Amino acid sequence: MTSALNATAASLLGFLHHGPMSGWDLAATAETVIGDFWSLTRSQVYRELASMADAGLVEAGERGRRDRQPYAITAAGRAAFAEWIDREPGSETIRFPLLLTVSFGRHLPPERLAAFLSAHRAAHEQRLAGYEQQRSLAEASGGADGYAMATLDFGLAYERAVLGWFDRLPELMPGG
Amino acid sequence: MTSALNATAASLLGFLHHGPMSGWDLAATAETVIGDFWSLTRSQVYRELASMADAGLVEAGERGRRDRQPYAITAAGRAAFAEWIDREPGSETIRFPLLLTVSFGRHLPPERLAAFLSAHRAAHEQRLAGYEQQRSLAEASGGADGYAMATLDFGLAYERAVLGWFDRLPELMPGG
DNA sequence: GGATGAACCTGGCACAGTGGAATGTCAAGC
DNA sequence: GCTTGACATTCCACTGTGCCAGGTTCATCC
Repeated sequence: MTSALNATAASLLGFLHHGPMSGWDLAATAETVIGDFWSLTRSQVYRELASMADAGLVEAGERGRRDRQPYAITAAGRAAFAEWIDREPGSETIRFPLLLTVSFGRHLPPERLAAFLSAHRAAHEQRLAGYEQQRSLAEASGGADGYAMATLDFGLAYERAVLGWFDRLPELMPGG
Repeated sequence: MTSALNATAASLLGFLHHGPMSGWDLAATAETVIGDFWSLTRSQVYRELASMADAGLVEAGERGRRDRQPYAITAAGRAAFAEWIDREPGSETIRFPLLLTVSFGRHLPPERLAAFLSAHRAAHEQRLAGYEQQRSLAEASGGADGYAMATLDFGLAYERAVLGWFDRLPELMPGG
């Protein structure tokens, strides 16, 4: 009967374990905490909150400043979350437009493709630097959450793999 | 005016450069060629074909065996594809449910989490093996397409990074 | 040759997810 | 008081997903 929570809704419930939050705050929290491997938009947050409120998994509190509408998790919400996290997680999906471009690379002048690649490489370097800084901060502050470190380490490993791939590309591709 | 093709439609046009194909063939081709980094479903293929036919980017030919409906790319279609591939590709999105589970790992008994992790590790080993086999085949048959090798190499690098992450996890997580 | 079943091929439908536009609310500074 | 901009919510058009119904061809077995 607890109609199978989706991962986005479940994550919101996860964050609400820390106390009531508004849709805005939830969206911001999600962006920083799980945004690197689970994208969601504000629209989606509000929709999930509304439908979870209907289902009794969260409760809307009094509107505060600026129409801010806090939501609190209910007992039913905790139960639904517990049920969700106990289920086998599905496998990941990646959508990588740059690989499409590479895949159809024969239809593009090599310099153009090279320009795209170098722009993306720079962006990934940036992201790696960001992750490394996060890790330094976490290690310095000592109170490192192991679970957060695990996901952060995934980000590091991923970005390093991507950069390594960029570096091998010239040998793999025509016109390299 | 050529109303900004989406990546899925553009990919279909890309495949149609090789000659007329039916929706079925396009879906199958897409699955094997770009399926690892750009998912699409048959329904979507038929819908995009219909709308591209409306827009004059493809032309439906005579129905053949088994009601098979071939589509051919038109001059306008080639132009639209050229325009699409010349645009800066967006950045990738990853949706990784397992990382959500890890992220909320405190709400799960360690053995349960460990079980999920080992199941997923096995699946990734399988995928890596598959990619390695593909590469062997491509190298053996000699006629390796550089662009295809580049995307294949990405898959290899990604899976190796993921496996490495799995192996480091015990040191990173509580109860490891 | 008729029945059976499997693979092939197209399409419809309902619903979930996405991202950006539009709108509204409030605090702070000039 | 007026503007500016951050905060907060909602709407909408489009894209993506999964499931299913229906028709076609082919091989196989009796």
